[in-house]
Amino acid sequence: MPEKARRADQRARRASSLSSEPIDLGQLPDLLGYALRRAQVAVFRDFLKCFAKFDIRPVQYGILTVIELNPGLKQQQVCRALGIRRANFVTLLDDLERRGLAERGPSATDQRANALYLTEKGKALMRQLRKVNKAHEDRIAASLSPAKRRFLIQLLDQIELSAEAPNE
Amino acid sequence: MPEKARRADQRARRASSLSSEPIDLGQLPDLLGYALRRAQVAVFRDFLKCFAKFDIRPVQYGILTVIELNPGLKQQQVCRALGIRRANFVTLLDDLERRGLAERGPSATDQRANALYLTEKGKALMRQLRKVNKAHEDRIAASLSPAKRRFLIQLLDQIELSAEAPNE
DNA sequence: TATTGTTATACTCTATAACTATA
DNA sequence: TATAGTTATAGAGTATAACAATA
Repeated sequence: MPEKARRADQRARRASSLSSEPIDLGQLPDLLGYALRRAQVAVFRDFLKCFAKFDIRPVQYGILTVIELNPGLKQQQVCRALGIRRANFVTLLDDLERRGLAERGPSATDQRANALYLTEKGKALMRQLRKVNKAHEDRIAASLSPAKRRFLIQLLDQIELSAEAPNE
Repeated sequence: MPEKARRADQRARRASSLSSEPIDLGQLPDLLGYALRRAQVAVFRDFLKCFAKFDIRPVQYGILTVIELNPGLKQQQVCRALGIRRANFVTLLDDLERRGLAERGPSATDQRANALYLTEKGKALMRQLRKVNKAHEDRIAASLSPAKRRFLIQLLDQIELSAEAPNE
């Protein structure tokens, strides 16, 4: 049945294409990385469309969420939690601060570190964003039962742990 | 049980961190986009490590596969099959051609188009890459039973179809 | 008019090295 | 010595606009 399902899937892809020629993707549709990549790109595309009028990207939503739930966190802690490099985080936070959504404050215990907080404007935006995210999440999970959706996330976590860990 | 599983997962993430403070990720671990992104990044990192000595990235493996299985295809057809923009494909193909792995030939039916083929060197490389890919795939799927792995891919395909389709 | 390949361009993501000021 | 934040930089992914040649 799995091989049969694969063929059916390939037929579906062909049918949705504008091309008249059938294109053989070989093993690609059976590879986890291929399926993961395509699904992730599709979901992010949907996310960007839903959040377009707020000019918020997935990584920004993640940062705002972590700062809101953990006020006073250091930049490095946010970076570790979300898998962002320290160097790349600076520009991301600069942007959120410039837009008046988040702010760097002094740390009580470490003069090198910044303590991060959401502004009132940032908290107000998050109340809106959570609703938008709910609509987005419901749409991309529309074809999945709640049980399947939870199972999918569980499988994805297993995959993440099986693969290689980053360096830093 | 799902809520319980989520908490256990968050504890696991904390334990693997170097930080002593527990960081609340809120709903993030329950979002498909978040889990998808993290899994995809981890899998690609593993892929890059496995293919490093061949200097092959996932998109290049996909292009070589499609050209090998469908000799004579036009650039636009490869682009549609793999979700690559025409403009971005030019540089990718330039590189493969410069390395002597693929080549642009004249199309018998359309003088605007290029017919794409693998060189003998490209075919020989693919014989090696398929073995490397098998090892890579086995590793990232090590924690999954064959049935779970197939089910995961099926769910990912559903997700892809539920999300928004691209413009072009 | 539409399509194919191409060039130019821009923005984001990912990554490394190196600097400064603190610890 | 090590860590926190920063700057500079580079490569890769993604995207749009516009052009010449051809359909």
